[in-house]
Amino acid sequence: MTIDNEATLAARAPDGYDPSDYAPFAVTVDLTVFTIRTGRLCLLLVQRAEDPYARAWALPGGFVKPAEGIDSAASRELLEEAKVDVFTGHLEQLATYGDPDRDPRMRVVSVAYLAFAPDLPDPVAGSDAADARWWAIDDILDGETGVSLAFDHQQIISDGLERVRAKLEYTTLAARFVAEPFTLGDLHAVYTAVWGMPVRLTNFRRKVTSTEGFVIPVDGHSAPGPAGGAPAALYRRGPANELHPPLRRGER
Amino acid sequence: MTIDNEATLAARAPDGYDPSDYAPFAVTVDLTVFTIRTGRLCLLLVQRAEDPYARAWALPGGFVKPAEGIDSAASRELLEEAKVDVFTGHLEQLATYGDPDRDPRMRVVSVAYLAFAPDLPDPVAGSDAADARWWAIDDILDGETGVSLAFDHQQIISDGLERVRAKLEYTTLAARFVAEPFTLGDLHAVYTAVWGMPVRLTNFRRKVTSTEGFVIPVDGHSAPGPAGGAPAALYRRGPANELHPPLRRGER
DNA sequence: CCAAAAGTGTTTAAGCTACACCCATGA
DNA sequence: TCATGGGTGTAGCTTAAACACTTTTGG
Repeated sequence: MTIDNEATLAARAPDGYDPSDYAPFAVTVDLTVFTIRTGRLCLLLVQRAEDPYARAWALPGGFVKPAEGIDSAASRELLEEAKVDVFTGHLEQLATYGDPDRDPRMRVVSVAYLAFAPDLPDPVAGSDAADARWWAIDDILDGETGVSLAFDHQQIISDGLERVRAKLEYTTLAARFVAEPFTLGDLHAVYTAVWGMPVRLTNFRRKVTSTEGFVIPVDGHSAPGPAGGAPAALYRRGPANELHPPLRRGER
Repeated sequence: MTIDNEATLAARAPDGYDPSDYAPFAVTVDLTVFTIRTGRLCLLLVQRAEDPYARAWALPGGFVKPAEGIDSAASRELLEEAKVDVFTGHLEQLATYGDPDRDPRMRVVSVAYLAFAPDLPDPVAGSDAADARWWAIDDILDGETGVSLAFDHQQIISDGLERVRAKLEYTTLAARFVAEPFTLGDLHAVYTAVWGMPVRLTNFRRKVTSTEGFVIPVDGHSAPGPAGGAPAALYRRGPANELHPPLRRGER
């Protein structure tokens, strides 16, 4: 085999790989971090300071470091950008995006992640960002609101959103959106925010409490809201991860 | 920003990216191609000819080419290695694996895909492979059969297997495992092979035929088996992709 | 007392399970 | 006529949907 001095990778590949077969790629992680704020499903975006896509909004993320695993890179970015650790929230791989022209500068493959977090304070813009803030998902997708998105991030967000919606059906991950302890009303608000509206509260309550390990009662009661109402029982997250049978969203 | 002459990527990055932030990666696709042969769930593996892991079995796959999208690379490999086109079978992203030490030679990020195919002829080994064949999934995972797997492919296979099993519950993808036209008995055999056994045939039939768009009756009847039995009605795949409510495997 | 939110009971419809039974074919 | 596989009918159970109703709090 021949050595191509122009490519670091080729110089490092000892055997079995023909350098003419491949080019080096940059690998990044992009995060779709979802949370609920004032009853709306929100996503964390950062505003780009530099070209390409200067002033456009983009998913938080960054390069995977040379000695770092991809999942580790994602949790690092999650902690840096949203101050969320993996234990209070939830982090999973979403999909990988690698069209040759998704970044005009060079060949970049991005591994997208999906993260859920309980309500968080406003983020601070990082060094390479002009701004950072939570956007309501409706405002992002409406197009009218003036959120212009960088790269293929519109596609990633749309895939992430569909995944969140689906995950609430057959997992207990909705509980990752609320801080402990929480009421069944809080949990119900997560479903209505993520799905858009329906979900009969009365049957929802029965479903949640009858699913072993979804929520665990804790002592005490919530304070009633400003307009009154009975104090609600408090719960924390249980050990169950799956929901059998699933909680269906009203779209059939 | 400075230019690092040792890295092709860095030399190409015009703005906004600091070359000290990242290293170049090789990007590959690996395929978990599943099919049913003689009533058993099988997976396509190739035997490696070169070190590392010479003589060990590995998932078919290869490098993503410089001007090629990742999904395109996967369909190209699927066609090359298994002679399956995306239209008769099914191809979707599984997950991305990128631990720093998963390949001892260099930093490789692999995007794994999941593919389903109807029964296929025996594969032929490619140029860089010593052998290629279908393995029953039980024999691969048993450990006793002597199938030693390269890289982290044991993990990828295990993730792929779990995904196939789950997908049969809530999608109509089982029909991608059978050639058209097929009988309900053929389809039932897919479920028992993938899940391990149960599935009540009598209720299974009702579920499949009552799900709008799962299967479409075609004219004609199958020839009975060697030991007799009635001729079975024939079907082709319908347009539906999802199964609501799902077909549960007996594990609750 | 009224509005708002928490929580319970009950009726009805739908879906799934299990099992019995009949039909068509080849040996 | 028997074994084998295809296919239907039906009773009974479990679950989910819909809606009525009670309780607790703040104004």
